[in-house]
Amino acid sequence: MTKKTEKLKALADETRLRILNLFIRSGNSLCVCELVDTLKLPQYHISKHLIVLRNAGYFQQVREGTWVYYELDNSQSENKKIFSFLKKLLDDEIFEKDFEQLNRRLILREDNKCVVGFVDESELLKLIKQKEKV
Amino acid sequence: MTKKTEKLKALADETRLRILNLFIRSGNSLCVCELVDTLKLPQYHISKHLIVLRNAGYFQQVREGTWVYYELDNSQSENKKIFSFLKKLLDDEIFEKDFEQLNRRLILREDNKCVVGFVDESELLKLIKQKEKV
DNA sequence: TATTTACATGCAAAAATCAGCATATATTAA
DNA sequence: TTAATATATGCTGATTTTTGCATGTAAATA
Repeated sequence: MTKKTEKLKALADETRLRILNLFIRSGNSLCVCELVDTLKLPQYHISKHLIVLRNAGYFQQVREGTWVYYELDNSQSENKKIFSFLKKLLDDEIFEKDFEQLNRRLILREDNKCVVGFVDESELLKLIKQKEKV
Repeated sequence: MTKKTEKLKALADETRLRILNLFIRSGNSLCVCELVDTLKLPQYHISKHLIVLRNAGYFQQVREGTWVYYELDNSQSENKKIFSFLKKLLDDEIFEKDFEQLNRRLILREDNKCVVGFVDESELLKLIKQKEKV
């Protein structure tokens, strides 16, 4: 099986497309807890899909303390083609909504770094309000 | 699951990529026996993959006598994006070789229509030589 | 050192996919 | 109407993928 087939196989899952969509739209490194809170799926679920994507060569991983950031690997020429393709393709409502939800979660960052762990929706609201006061 | 996820799932198989590659490179309608001879895979194998691709909305089917021609459906906007993406992506040797093999098989056409059924490699050579004489 | 937090992973069941074979269908031609 | 040809499909087992849960690991902090 060619490397490209492997790469396309990794795209054959809606959760993985939702994950890639977040990275492509935001252009940011994102940590696992931010993805979990955004997509509202179990942590092990997100982790496993991230590893599938990393094994297909889409991601690099950077650990910072207990946090692990994933970032798109733009050094591979096929990746560039695939990311710009997905950027055009993934315009459905679900992908837009996911991105909005991510942006709400990223409000909690400080110096563009994740400083909280897992937060559910009600806690997120609370923390955002606190931020606004300051 | 979104329609686009379904479409990407259909790309998660090397045989299906090889089939799409032939249509994208040739820009032609192709009949099942031409695909079978080109890819040298069992007829039921090709047929099943064609049906997966058709169900994902990539193909239209036209029957002409006992022959069934498949052709890319360019009316869907996602398809256009996907085909132009694949055209750039699928540049590996296997995809080039497949296309060369298809072109040899298409020599047997008359008025751009398939006029023979399944032919194996040795028969193909024979028929091509006959053509050259005429 | 013990505990907490973020993330990864081993295992088992469930689900989806794939390959192989036989056979069915549709059309043509004899 | 029978036979032949091109294509589709039903069924089976094999393989892969996905999910769910429990637990493991690494780093930070108390």
